[in-house]
Amino acid sequence: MVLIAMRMTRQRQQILAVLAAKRTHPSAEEVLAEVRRVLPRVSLGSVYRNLRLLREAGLVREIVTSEGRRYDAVTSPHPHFVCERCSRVYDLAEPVAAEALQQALPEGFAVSQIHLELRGTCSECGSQAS
Amino acid sequence: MVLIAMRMTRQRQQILAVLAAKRTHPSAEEVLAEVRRVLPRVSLGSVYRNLRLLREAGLVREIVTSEGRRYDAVTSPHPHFVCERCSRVYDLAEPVAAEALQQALPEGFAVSQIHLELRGTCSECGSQAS
DNA sequence: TTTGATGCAAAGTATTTGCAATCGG
DNA sequence: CCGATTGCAAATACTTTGCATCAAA
Repeated sequence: MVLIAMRMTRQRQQILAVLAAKRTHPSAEEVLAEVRRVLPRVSLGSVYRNLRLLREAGLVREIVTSEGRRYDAVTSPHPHFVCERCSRVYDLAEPVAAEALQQALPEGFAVSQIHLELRGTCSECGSQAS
Repeated sequence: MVLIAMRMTRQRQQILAVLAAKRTHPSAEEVLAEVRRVLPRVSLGSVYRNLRLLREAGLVREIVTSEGRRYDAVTSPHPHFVCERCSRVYDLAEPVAAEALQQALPEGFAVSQIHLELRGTCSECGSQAS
């Protein structure tokens, strides 16, 4: 268990609330917009600072996609689906045998995280070609 | 088969040569440095332009990691291992059943690409904790 | 009260783009 | 030749940081 000295400011509280409520994996800008509905004076800098701190504390997960960085209230490790049309990020159930992947690695490699990202077209956008 | 009108300029040729030779998944800056050993006047803009065009033509693969974008001469789809200490990107053999993952998706989702990225510590960096 | 956190603006990175000159086919 | 491509520099993101002020505990 890791203890981190962190004041529960209203900004931080609200950022966590936004991530817990929105399950759409918002970008930093989107988090800012949501937080500002409650705390209109919040700055983008504070959002970035807090997202970083919360990530380092393990309370938030950062997902790097071709569309930029997205944030997720951490629940359990799970893969994502990124829609190439609307850029939405969906959570998927965990179909990957993490242990099997570890087995597949060469000697001397240790896995700490697995990022599985599927890309394609989501059901909202229709699965037909453009 | 997709045909793309693309002149084989010396810059483009050299970028492809660099990616084919270096199997270390260089960043755009690293590609620039390598290309300049042969063509000293190449600009960073041209490297970015070409990497994008070559990616769109399917000749180059772009890998987005927390450490930034890396480029790979496309061979076959394969997962990567990113070392969290030295940032090296390794190719892994394909242990993932792509079809199985497609099966696991909800109705209406179509997969076009799979990005599997393992993160951890590589054998060069030793697998002990820091 | 103490010190971490904030808002703001400026500074960094990373990537893209406008344009006249150049070069490949 | 003609138009795609280049080098260069300026323009855009996107993210981090310095600093005086503010507020959580």
